Parts: sequence; structure tokens; C-alpha cells
Amino acid sequence: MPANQVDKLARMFRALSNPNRLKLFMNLLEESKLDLAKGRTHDCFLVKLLGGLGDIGAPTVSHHVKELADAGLITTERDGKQLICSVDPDGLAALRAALTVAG
Amino acid sequence: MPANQVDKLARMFRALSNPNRLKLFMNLLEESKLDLAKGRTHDCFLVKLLGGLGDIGAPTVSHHVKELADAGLITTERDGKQLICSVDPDGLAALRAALTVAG
DNA sequence: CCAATAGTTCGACACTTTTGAAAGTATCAA
DNA sequence: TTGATACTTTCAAAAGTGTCGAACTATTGG
Repeated sequence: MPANQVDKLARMFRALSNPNRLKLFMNLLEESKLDLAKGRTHDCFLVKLLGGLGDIGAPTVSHHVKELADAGLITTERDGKQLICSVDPDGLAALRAALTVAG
Repeated sequence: MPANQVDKLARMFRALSNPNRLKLFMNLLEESKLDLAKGRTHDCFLVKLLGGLGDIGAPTVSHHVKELADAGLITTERDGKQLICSVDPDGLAALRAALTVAG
């Protein structure tokens, strides 16, 4: 496995290594599962993803969202005042492939 | 998803978030794939897993191995002077389950 | 016993990460 | 235009991480 591919994977894992970020991502993934299983993407307002993150400030959320996006795990898009988040299916597939034992 | 389960997952992802640790784990996973696919475990001497880790010192390797073991991703066992590493199938399964979209 | 090998523990240092306060920007409603 | 909402940026403090050198332990061969 080439070194820059390892680094990219490590960056994705790093993005999921913080409990708050992982919750954010897992909430989005849960929200998106039905669509993802059918090969579609699923959009979700950021505010819907904040469950279980106990009083964490807006700057921190903003930072975490950026980390997930920079790692290639989610994509974001503005809709007026609000931010829409989606799981990046390619990023998810890359993670799953790295952990796959048969195939 | 319960909070302590999220924390445990986050710890696994953290263990894979460092490129050197990820290489170590991927080398072991590659080495183990045939056996794991058949539901067996695979043992591997630590020294065999050091490929691609460019001049990193023994204390650092030792530290990284412990992080992977503490996270529940590998198990270790002594054989005389040497250390034997194996992928922990339960840890691997937990990671894969967290990233699974259908199922 | 002595020396060599393989790994561990400790202490230190540079660097990164997490978080929040304060101030900033963009959008919308009135 | 004014005010509110929703996020972002910047700065800084506290905590965590990656790495190494030096010293340590355990095991083996002679």
C-alpha cells in the first residue's frame, strides 16, 4: 500500500478519533443509511446532527465539521443560513475497503 | 448508540490515526487476511510488521503496539525474546460494523 | 556467569488537538 | 435598515501525542 494512501486513510481515521466528531458522523450516517444503501446520498441540516454532543459550542462544531470534510468523509453545502451535511460515499467506501478481509 | 460505545470506537479510530501505527496494523492485516477470511487468527512476529515504517526507534514501535492492543485491535503474546501479534477479530468486526450502511 | 538480542519503561521535548470567548460574515424577516 | 439566526475565524490556554535517548528487564546462546 502506497505511503500517500496510508496517510490519507490515517487522516480519515483521525477525523473519527474524537468522540464528538465521531458522534456527529455516526448521527449523519444513521440518518443516511437508507439512502446510502440504495446508492443515493442523503442531505441533513447540521442542527439535526447535534444529538448526544452535550453542550459543545458553535465554534467547536464548526471546527469538527471542517475536519470531517477535509478528511473526505462528508461534504457540506449551504442552504441559506444553514449548512447541509452529507456522508461522502467515496470516503466511506475507502474506509470500509481498508478494513475488509475478504474481497 | 450509547456514549461508552462511541468512546470505545473513537479509541480504535484513534489507534489507526497515526500513519506509522496504521502501517503496522495494515501490514498485520494483510499478513492475516487468508486466515481471517476463514475465521481463524494469524500470528506474526513483530519484526515482520516493520516494513514501510522508515527508521522508527524501538521505544516508539513498542508504544505503538501497545496503543493498538489497548484499543482492542490486536493481541500480543511473547515467544521467547520476540513478540507475536495478531489482529483481534472482534475489534476489526466492531470497526466494520460501525461503518456498515446496510445490515 | 557474560554478552547479545528483543522489547519495555521513563523522562523530556516539540508539536498537535480540543475547546471556548470574542469578534466577524452571510442570510433572512420585518 | 435593523435585528436575529447560523455559522466562521482568530486567538489563546490546557491537554494530549509522537518521538527519542538512556536505562531497564527478560530470554537465549556460549
